[in-house]
Amino acid sequence: MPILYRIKCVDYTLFMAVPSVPATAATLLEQAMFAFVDAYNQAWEAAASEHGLSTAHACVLGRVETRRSMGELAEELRCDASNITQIVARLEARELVHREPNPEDRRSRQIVRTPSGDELYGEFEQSFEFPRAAAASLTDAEREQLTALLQKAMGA
Amino acid sequence: MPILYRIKCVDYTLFMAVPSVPATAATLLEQAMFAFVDAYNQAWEAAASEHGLSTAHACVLGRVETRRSMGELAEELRCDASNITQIVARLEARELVHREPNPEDRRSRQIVRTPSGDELYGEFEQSFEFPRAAAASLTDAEREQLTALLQKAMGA
DNA sequence: AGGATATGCGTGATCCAATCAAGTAATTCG
DNA sequence: CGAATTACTTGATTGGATCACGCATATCCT
Repeated sequence: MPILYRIKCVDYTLFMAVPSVPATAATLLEQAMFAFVDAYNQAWEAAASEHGLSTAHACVLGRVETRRSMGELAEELRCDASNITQIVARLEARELVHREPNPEDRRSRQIVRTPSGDELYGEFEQSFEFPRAAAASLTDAEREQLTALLQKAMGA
Repeated sequence: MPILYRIKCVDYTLFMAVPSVPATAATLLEQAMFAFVDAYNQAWEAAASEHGLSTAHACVLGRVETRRSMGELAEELRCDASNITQIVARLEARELVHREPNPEDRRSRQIVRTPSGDELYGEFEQSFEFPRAAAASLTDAEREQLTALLQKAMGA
């Protein structure tokens, strides 16, 4: 199973301000969390745009590494199906994906990446170095710690 | 100084897929990082929309807790100045912010929140619980660890 | 001082993403 | 078979983002 990166509108670069408060352990952590999320979002967006992809296009292109229907895409990406129609149409116009009929349900379409879509997406992935670089800058023990702490922080 | 949350287009909810790889410590960490960033982005967006704010509006509203010029906003939010013009105009129409002349430079405008902008933004902040909740679910020692690990992972 | 240049902001055009309402075709259910 | 449901598309509309351009004000330079 692929890891699925969420990008809901990472086109923006706007910010939210949180009031200044004394630098307790909790608020220092909140600052660090924001800085991390921000860096991650920015890296993701930059990698997409380097390859002429909008964040939306990069998301869809990533999803269709394995064959998917429009409806699956819409559900996974939490957006309206007609939005997917539009995005897939643009990707198809660039010959990055292909819309195939589904023999088992003729209402449905199977979306797959074309070879050139594979290639472009591969390059895009290469240039999205942030998570790899982040992991690489830690020791093995630290990686395990960070993984556990992130999960605990999310309430997992 | 406030913490400034980046939101560049957190309107989207699309995803990027990363190829499946053996579950090494590094890739488990990459999954956890993504899950965390995703949860953070989603929470941020949900909090904004609960209060009738787009992510863009919430960002700007947050920034103008202290008086700011259009140009400062554009720079901080890494977007075109004319985008700020548009967003501030909408916030002003809702009487959440106010555009004041700058006596020291008559080309420039000072943007400030109105009382009702303060109120709305306060409520919004309350409902953006994610970072607080995340911090709260850890012990003091874990908070310090996580802060340090995030900083190290970012290469700080 | 006074003209060239730079700065701060606004306007209009255009594009993309997102949603909604409505429609078509195919499937499923009774 | 007919009604309801599902899968997707189309068209309209909104908002965010950028760009090209323009206006007013400031600054810089002899």
